[in-house]
Amino acid sequence: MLDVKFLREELTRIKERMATRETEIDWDEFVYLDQQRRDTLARVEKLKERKNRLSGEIGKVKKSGGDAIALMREVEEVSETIRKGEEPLAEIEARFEKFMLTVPNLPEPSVPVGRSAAENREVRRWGDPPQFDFPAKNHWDIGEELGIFDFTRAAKIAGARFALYKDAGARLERALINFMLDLHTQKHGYREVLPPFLVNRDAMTGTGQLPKFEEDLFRVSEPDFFLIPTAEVPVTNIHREEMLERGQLPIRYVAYTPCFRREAGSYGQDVRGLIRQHQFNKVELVKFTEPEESYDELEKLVVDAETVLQQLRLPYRVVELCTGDLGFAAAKTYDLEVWLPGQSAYREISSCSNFEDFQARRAQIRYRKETKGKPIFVHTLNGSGLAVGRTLVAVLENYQQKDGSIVIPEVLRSYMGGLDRIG
RNA sequence: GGAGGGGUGGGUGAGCGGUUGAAACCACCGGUCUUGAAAACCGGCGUCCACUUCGUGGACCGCGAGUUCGAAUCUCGCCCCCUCCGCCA
Repeated sequence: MLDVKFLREELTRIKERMATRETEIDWDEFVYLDQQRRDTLARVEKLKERKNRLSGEIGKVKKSGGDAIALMREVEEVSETIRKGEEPLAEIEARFEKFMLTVPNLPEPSVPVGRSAAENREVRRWGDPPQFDFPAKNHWDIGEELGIFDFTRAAKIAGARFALYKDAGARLERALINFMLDLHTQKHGYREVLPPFLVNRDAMTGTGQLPKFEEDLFRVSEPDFFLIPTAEVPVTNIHREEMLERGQLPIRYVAYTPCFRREAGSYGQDVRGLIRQHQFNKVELVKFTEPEESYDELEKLVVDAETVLQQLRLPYRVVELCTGDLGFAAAKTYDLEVWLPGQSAYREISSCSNFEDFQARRAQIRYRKETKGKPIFVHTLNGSGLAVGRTLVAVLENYQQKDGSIVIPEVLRSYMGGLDRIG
């Protein structure tokens, strides 16, 4: 959520920048509701002042044994007027809040203007795509041949876009999770947390998935819960409605969780293999920082995620998202794209964003800079470190051998019981 | 699932129909004292919103309704926490 006062004061400038996101926003609605809300509020508050004053007088009169019947009748009338004014006020405030919750974050000034992913800006590349003296296979063929995936049975158990990993495949996924968690906790200074995988409506609203993107989520009714689409949701909400202590920042968490997404509207895409699943594993990095530090922390966050790929010796590139491709809550985002020989393409494996105070304002996460100072909203950031299923895909495709076997990256061998090859 | 207890400001915790936005203590900030520090003493210290020049007003004591001229205090519903019993990974 944006700051209402900021929005009011800088409306022209914000409108212009927001237009580069390629989304329609009804700014007339904002101006109307904002004005309407303030007018009505001022009127109702004046009446309440009168009512409070009269009630106080009644108290005094009664205490001194007087007759307050006339005063009481007067208050009755004022109360009636207040009731009549509060009805439209509540309606306007509800509409206003709804509006504010559906306005996306403002792109940070350095974010390049562009209409779609095609206009994202490549920042840097690392590693060279492997040269094979045989035709590179895609991961689902590799996996089926090695007997480590079983998509047919996964479909029987659950449906399309679910996976069943077996034997060395299951172990490799687990090895990747442990490797990532160990790296981030031991080398990068993150605290490991294991959060709930189901969350309530307030948590989803706090990070920005609700109210706008309910159709992307799996929902459990009775009681009302949502399956998390990313650990960002439960982990960012750890500090919802909290006043953080001075000197506590920055806070860095790493969490492994499964993630659940409806993937509505992606019917034609990535129908085969592990790339796009309803359920996948992810190791997520989440930070809470002071506003001045957040962009430095974003750069470090990207490097932390890159380190995973470098240690696995997987070629990748870093891309800066343009305004048109930016997520709803993000002010700035870098994507990491790993090279997939089976597709001869770079594919997203991590997304690292600074949300500035957008989520903190929704979730009421604040701290005091000075002991006497006003509370201020923290900045929140998060990034995949990494998407585990896609990392496994990248390992299979980049480490495939002519004979159909897979060499296990060195850093994973201790997590695989010393195994150095599958197949 | 059954029975009971409880949710108050940054923290502990009083208040249980009328200047109570809320005692007291801790923490924190300013001052006195001191060579300096500590201790002691004095003073200050919630958040959000609206209108505004200092300021004025409104709202907030888990959340939401209600009773009342007036609710942190009474009533109802919901959520959460704790204790005991039952069931259970």
